[in-house]
Amino acid sequence: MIVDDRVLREDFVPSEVVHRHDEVNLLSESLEPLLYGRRADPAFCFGPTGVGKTCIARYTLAQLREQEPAVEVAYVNCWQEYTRFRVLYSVLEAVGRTIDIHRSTPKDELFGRLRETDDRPIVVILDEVDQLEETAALYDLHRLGHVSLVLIANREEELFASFDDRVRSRLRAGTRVRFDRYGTDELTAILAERADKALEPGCISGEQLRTIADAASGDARVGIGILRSAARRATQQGRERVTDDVLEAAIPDARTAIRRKTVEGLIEHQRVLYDIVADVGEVEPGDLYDEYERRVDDPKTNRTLRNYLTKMVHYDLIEAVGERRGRTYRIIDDDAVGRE
DNA sequence: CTTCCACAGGAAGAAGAGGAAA
DNA sequence: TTTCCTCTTCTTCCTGTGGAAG
Repeated sequence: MIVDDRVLREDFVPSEVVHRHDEVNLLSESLEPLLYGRRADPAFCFGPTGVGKTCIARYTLAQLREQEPAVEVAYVNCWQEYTRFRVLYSVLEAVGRTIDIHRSTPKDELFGRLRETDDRPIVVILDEVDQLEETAALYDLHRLGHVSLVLIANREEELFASFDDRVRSRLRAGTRVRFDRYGTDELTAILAERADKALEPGCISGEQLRTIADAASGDARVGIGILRSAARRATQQGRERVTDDVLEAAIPDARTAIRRKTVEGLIEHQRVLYDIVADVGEVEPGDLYDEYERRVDDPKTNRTLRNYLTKMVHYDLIEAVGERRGRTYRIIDDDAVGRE
């Protein structure tokens, strides 16, 4: 039933975009200087999750490279690469200059190395850039004359609030590309496009695609996840096509699958914390720490737990309600996911 | 109103890891 | 091998805030 599995993966970049032509045009316009051997001003993509920011950025740069193959593109996801070192390293890796660089190479040397690679222009896409903990990396990259930046984040105000003054003033100029949530029709069209490429003809109906689009409430990532999971389930059960009950079962899958993946990425102590919050549902910090110490042999300190918790809040695994005294942590309820 | 308490989160540095150089 | 270097992670210490208790 599944003809081409790659099309349903998260990092798939389609060769045609559906419903985002204005955004593509705006972004490629801002990158135009690169065609004339000049550097482009920083470009920003803002919008909630699952609206195609990453996809459009990659797509636009793929297009650019067709016109100007000398341009190197480095894609860095700041969820994983959140230190100055890791960002610089990822960029070097993307342009193939990481030979003889190891984890204790001084950051300044990484920067120096990057400065030497100015024979070709580099476009650095920093995805989820609001997760970056050391904005010095932005400052570094901006200082390099052959590096153009494409920054992807949820909200402009929050992003700029996290910058220090030096970075903020430098990045104030630049193109903003804003992405709105997909409507059900748009998302249905996107899903139809993917289903067409990924699945055998006729194994999912337009009505079913619409159901998926509806359940995903504007989030293409979730929508595609549901489609993928429905197709897999149907295949496992040896069906010719996606039936309505298979689809029904696949809908909750997609969101929990994303969460499960994140939980698996947690280290042991973080998972204990997560489990406690999951067990209790809602818990006050003091009780949480006590319970944690009860469950673990060799407990980390309080301060470390607080770091873990903020990280987990960032990951959208748990939610912190209230500030300071009287704050509680709780599991995010699925109904609340999807609104911003 | 003042003092106390619970909590968040910044800063600095100690500990540990692992590769390079000697 | 040992020593050195720098990274990351965790801890220690500390400040600020706002509700509760006195």
